[in-house]
Amino acid sequence: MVKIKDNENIMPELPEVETTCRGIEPHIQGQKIQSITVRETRLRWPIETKQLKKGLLNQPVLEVSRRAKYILIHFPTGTLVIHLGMSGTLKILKEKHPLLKHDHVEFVFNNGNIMRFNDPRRFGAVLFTSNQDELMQLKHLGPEPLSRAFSSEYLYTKAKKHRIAVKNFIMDQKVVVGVGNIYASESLFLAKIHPAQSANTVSLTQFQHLHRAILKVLKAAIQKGGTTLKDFRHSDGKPGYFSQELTVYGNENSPCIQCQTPITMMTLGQRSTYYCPNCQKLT
DNA sequence: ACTGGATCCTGATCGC
DNA sequence: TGCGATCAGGATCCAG
Repeated sequence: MVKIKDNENIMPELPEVETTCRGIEPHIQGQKIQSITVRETRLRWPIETKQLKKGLLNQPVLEVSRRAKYILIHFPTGTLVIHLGMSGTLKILKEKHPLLKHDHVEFVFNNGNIMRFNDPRRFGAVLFTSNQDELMQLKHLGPEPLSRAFSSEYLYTKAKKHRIAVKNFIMDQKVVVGVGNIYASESLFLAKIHPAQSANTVSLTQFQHLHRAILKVLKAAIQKGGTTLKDFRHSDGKPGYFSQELTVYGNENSPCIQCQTPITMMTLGQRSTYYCPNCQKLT
């Protein structure tokens, strides 16, 4: 049984990133970066400290947005791109606090606010680009799940070329962004599709169910983040899901909420995958 | 053109 | 009690 502690140690999936964006924006918008301190450069990609300072010092934040699971902080000179990876957090402090272990990067704004990036596993990233459209990490991403470009027809057409398991298919960032391991299992359960079914054998009807399920799961989680958003100030922002709301993920051997059949765990693409063998049959 | 596997990392947990 | 082994996961990279 995988344990996901309520409201802590949250793995950032798209809704968590969305909540972080909304949480930090009001504290930094319009503010200029006064100083940047990089204490650890070894993240997913090495931090280029000089480039970061050259591009960002004394520049005002225009706005904060999100693309896939990347947080985009826009400046007149370019974009600060932050990925939380597996274990990253981005927090706003109103005053100086003692440094925590894994506080790798710190931005100080001219209103005194401090933005700290903390990431124990260092799967995250902090990048600066003067041209967002050219950034390798953003260039080949698929559509946003909450955009019109993401539809059942799109999935059906795209899947024709792919024989991989449908779960791996929807987790592929070139297919659609922001569907992580947890929400992939949850969505497939809602859509009653076996996670190992080959993507190219999934019918249009099944993709309609899956499309609807992904939206439902993501929107519910974003709303949940939204409800904790009012508490997102200083360092106490802890948006996220609660383990009791996950219907299959982490629930191996627990009865399916639909039919009481024990939930099964299998490995797909090196990732743990949970499903109900009765509700989700190969077709 | 696709696909599966290796890879980065630390903290929590487990077995001895 | 303490230690080493194992596992978890996002997303890219690479070989077949």
